[in-house]
Amino acid sequence: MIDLRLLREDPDRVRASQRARGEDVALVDALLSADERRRSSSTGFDELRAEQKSLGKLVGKAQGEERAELLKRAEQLKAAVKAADAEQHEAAEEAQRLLLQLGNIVHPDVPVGGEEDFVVKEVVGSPRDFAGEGFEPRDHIDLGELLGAIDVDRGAKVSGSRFYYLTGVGALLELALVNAAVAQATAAGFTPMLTPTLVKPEAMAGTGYLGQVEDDVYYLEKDGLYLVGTSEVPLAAYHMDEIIEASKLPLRYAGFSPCYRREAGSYGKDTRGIIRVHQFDKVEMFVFTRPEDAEAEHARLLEWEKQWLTSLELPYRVIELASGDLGSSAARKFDCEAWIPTQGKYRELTSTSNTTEFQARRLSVRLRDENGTRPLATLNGTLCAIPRTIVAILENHQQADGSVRVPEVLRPYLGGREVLEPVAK
RNA sequence: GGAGGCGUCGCCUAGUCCGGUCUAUGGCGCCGCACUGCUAAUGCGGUUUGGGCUUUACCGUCCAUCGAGGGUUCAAAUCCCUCCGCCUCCGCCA
Repeated sequence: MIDLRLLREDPDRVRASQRARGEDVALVDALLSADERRRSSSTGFDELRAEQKSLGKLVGKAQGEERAELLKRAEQLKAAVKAADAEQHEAAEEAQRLLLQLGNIVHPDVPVGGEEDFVVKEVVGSPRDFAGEGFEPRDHIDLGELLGAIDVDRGAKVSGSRFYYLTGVGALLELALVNAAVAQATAAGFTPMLTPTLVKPEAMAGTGYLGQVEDDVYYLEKDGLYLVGTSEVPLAAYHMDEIIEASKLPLRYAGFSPCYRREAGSYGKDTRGIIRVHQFDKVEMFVFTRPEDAEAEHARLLEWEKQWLTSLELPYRVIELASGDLGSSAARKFDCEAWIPTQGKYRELTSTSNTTEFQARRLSVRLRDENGTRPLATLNGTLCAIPRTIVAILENHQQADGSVRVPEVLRPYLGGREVLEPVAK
């Protein structure tokens, strides 16, 4: 959520942000009047309550007739205080309800527009010329089958569409990727974390995933728990309701966990293979920092993502997403997209968002410095989303005979193996 | 799943039986000041969090906050109910 004070002082800025997101601008005025009501009802309650308290003290001391007189007055106050309290609660809840619907303030440099209006910031490496090398590249499904690495048929048999097994070298490849990614993160000063994947509604809502993307979230009704779509959720909520000494910041965590996504509304998209699946593992970077350091940290997260993709020897590009494609928590977002040869296009592999104080306000995570307490900033970035990374590695590093060259960074984690060879059927 | 115990403003803790003097006690830690060759010790003061008003800083002031939410009462840390968390024991499972 944003700061109500900002809304009061500069509502035009909030309106402009909502407009850029393609979201409801009228919400701003509804919120302004709800806030007005909240403050006046709070004042009303405070005054009545103060009177009740001082009267109560007099009652305690008074005797006889004086006491009876005071009791009569106090009795009348009782109802008024109760009504004012109810009004105050209602007004506060209404303001809060509206406030939670408001997206984060879009960063001024973000290109305005929808999904197609992203800006390419950088292109790293170049796609291989398979025609020049004299063979037609196989897609990751064919390669996965040849290598005995991916089994989508049995994934569908056991769990349904968009599920899969990683088998043999496929399973080893995931473990190697996870180890290499965690090693990079640890070297950069991140604390490795294994997180819960079932979380309470507060954690889910606090991170901003119960708004327009709620349909994409698995929910266990019997237990009132949500399955997380990313370890960003348990990492963000890790410090929920805490005040952190500013001297301890930044706190950098590298979470590894399964991620669950219903992929509602994506019927027909990426139905083949493991590009878009209901369950996958991911190494995620998450940072708590001072608001004034957030932009620099965002740049660092992007650099770590680039370092990772470069070490995997993949051709990729960096794009900045447009305002309409940000998601409610993000003020600004960059994606790294790797080249997928058989699709002839770049596909998202990693994504990093600056969520400024938006999540911290919702989760009540604050910092304390010499000037007191205030919300801090949170940021997140993918280090390695396993299935898509496997797709990119198999397709980009394949050789004419169906074998796949192992990028050097992974070899220590694959027993020194330099090539993944097709297995006999 | 069953039984019992506990939850107080960073940590520990008094208060809860018997409602008003709680504007929540004391210690530790921390911050400031004083004193002091240095350090230490000592003394004095401060130290939950959130919201409102005062210009949104300072200062001041009011309200809320004793795990959370309801209730009883003129008045609740204190009495009643529901829920949550932690601990112990029993059962079941690993």
